[in-house]
Amino acid sequence: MSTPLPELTEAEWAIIKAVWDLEPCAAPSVQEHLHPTMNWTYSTVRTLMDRMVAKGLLSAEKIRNLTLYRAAVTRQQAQLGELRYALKHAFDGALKPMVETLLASEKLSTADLDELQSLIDARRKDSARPPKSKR
Amino acid sequence: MSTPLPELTEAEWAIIKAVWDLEPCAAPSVQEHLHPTMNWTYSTVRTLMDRMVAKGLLSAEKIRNLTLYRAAVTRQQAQLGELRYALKHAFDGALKPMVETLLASEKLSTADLDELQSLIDARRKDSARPPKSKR
DNA sequence: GTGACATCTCTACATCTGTAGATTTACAAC
DNA sequence: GTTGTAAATCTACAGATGTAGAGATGTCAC
Repeated sequence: MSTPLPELTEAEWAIIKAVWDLEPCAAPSVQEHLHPTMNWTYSTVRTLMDRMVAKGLLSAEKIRNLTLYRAAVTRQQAQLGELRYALKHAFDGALKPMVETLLASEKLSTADLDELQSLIDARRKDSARPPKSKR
Repeated sequence: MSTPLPELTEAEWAIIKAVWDLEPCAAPSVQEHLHPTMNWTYSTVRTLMDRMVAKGLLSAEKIRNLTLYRAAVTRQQAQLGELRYALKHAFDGALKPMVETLLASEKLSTADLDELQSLIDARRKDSARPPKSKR
């Protein structure tokens, strides 16, 4: 069992996205990268990143006086964590109402619907043929 | 623009679900209702509820020495708030990857897929016929 | 080795969140 | 009116989060 799926705060999302883009990377790069959007000082970014290391969201490797950071969770894991949180709390684990709400609330083009359609079709095929080597 | 969609913490989800079930209701009822699951004392529940009133998640009405609480956001709004948070941060607003991840990660029966299927079909019909009265 | 600059470390502080004890107040029953 | 009980108020505190300044340290260029 993997680490339980993570839940990220808004600030953490901003950081980890930058890290995904830049890794391996040092804190100053991340700060610069985010500066236009977030306007955070180096200290702020650094503090956030170190706390994220403590939480296991990032990993840090010290090279001379440089600290290189990397993401310790994949985008998939982080995304899933967020979805699970919503699914569990807002929808009591029921997937269908969740998708239903999603479909009802978002503006979708016919093309979007087609895409969703094919996702479902693909899924259907998958479960028809029991997966040989998965993961 | 309605109040921006709310984001609830885990504790707040527990409370508001109880309130949706019981409203209008007093804090002690909520405490009892949640006691089996959460094991919170009256003080805890009360503090949470009053903070939620301050945030506009609940409303309170004082009747003699009784405080009656009601939900100030609907289940829909709260659900949507959660979804939007995930959509915005984890998926940068892109719905399709979100649904994709959802479909990929959850165990779905063929029946589930059928239901999703019909949700999409329904949706498709909606957008096929150009809406007369637009909201 | 002296500066200039990059980077890091430490410390701080306000706010929010989870949790709850202690004290007071209101009411109902005798 | 005294007492018991339900409900409320007040206060507190630890940990998480957002935010950042001040000072220390390493490094390269002369």
